[in-house]
Amino acid sequence: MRSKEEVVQEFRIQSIQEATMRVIARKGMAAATMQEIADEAGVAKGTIYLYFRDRDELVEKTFESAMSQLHARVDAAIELDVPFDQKLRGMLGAVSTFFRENREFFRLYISMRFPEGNAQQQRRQKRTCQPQYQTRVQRVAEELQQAMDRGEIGVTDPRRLALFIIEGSNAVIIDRVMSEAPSSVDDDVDFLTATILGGIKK
Amino acid sequence: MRSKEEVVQEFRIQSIQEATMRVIARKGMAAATMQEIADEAGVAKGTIYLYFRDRDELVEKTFESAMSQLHARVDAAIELDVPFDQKLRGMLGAVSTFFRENREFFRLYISMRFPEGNAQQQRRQKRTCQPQYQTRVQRVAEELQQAMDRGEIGVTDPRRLALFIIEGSNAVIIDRVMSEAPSSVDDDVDFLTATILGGIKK
DNA sequence: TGATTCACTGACCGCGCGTTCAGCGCGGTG
DNA sequence: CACCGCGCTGAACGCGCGGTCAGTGAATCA
Repeated sequence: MRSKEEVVQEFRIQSIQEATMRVIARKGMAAATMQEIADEAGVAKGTIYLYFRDRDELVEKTFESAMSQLHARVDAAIELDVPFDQKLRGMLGAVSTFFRENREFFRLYISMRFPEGNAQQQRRQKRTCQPQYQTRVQRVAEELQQAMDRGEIGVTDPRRLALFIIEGSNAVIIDRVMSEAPSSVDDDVDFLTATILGGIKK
Repeated sequence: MRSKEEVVQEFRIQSIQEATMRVIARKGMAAATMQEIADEAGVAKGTIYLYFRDRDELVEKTFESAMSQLHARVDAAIELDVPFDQKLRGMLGAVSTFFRENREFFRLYISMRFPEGNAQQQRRQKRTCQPQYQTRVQRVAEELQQAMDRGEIGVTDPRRLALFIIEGSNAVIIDRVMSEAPSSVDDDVDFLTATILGGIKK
């Protein structure tokens, strides 16, 4: 198996995963059927099973490959050696642009937060998907900790603060993405950085 | 139909709804079957259909009755004639205690944010459940607007701010409720009020 | 006490889903 | 040209679900 076959296979996998995201975005996680995903990808239902063991694996892999892109961008923004408020801006900008470019992903993102199904499925999802969130929360929490150590921000529980910032921002960003308003990324980022850093009290 | 029959009926409805919340909390929305809900409630599957037309109505009514309790508490806190920061504290406290007393509800709460299923089901859910969120966001946004008018807080888009506050807080509260940590309500409320009002910058 | 009602039951039905696999056609091979 | 290998197909299968309804028995009535 070299170049050509690999390229074709790569392409198949990618278009099936993209179809998966689109259908989940449209119908929701539970109502997204293999048939509709196959139709959306322009292949037969059986073809999907040549590349993914079962539905669970398809969803899991789809989630992971999109999520690792998000992580890569956020990490790139975080790793720059700049003052904290610029890091925050960078991070929020990365998340915001990512969700704008991958409108179909947010629905899958939300669905994977809490594992569904029988105990076995839940254990599996917990093993594979929860870490993706936990590492994101963890990375942000570490960054906050460092900023606290440097005296750039006040001292509190960094994990709790990370949760608050991530989910608060997500809500604002996703609300934008869901509505058809073609608003700018900068607009949201400005709002969020200002609110997070300075609070709302006059 | 008078007192006794009505009381029994009321009781049935309530225990079926509570069972619904527990099963959804355990298995997730999609994997919660009528059979398991019936078992959990200690009735036969058919009995549920004496009180609810179908699964959709069961879930919808269950959601609505829990949600109206949450609304009532938040409204009570908001309507007091006190300065804004006390209102904020009251609201966050109400949400926090509610989710602590109704641990099983949070999963249903999350599931209903985004409608699933075919176009018709989605339309129905949008009609019945989305307003519940929208009114909550709206109420908070109005309160923020008034605080802005009075000069208690800085001026921004109140709706966006409401979203940020509600979802950020929810994430912190739900994270606590999901873990087994028996932490105090006050702890979270203190953290959230301080962060929202004053921001994190030193 | 026999008749009547009615809330409740759970075996049953049909549907729609995920999953399978025998077969198809096409590009390469001798 | 006949043959083969193989990526792909989609009809078919079985299962598990939501929903049904004939039957049951306890409470009530006459």
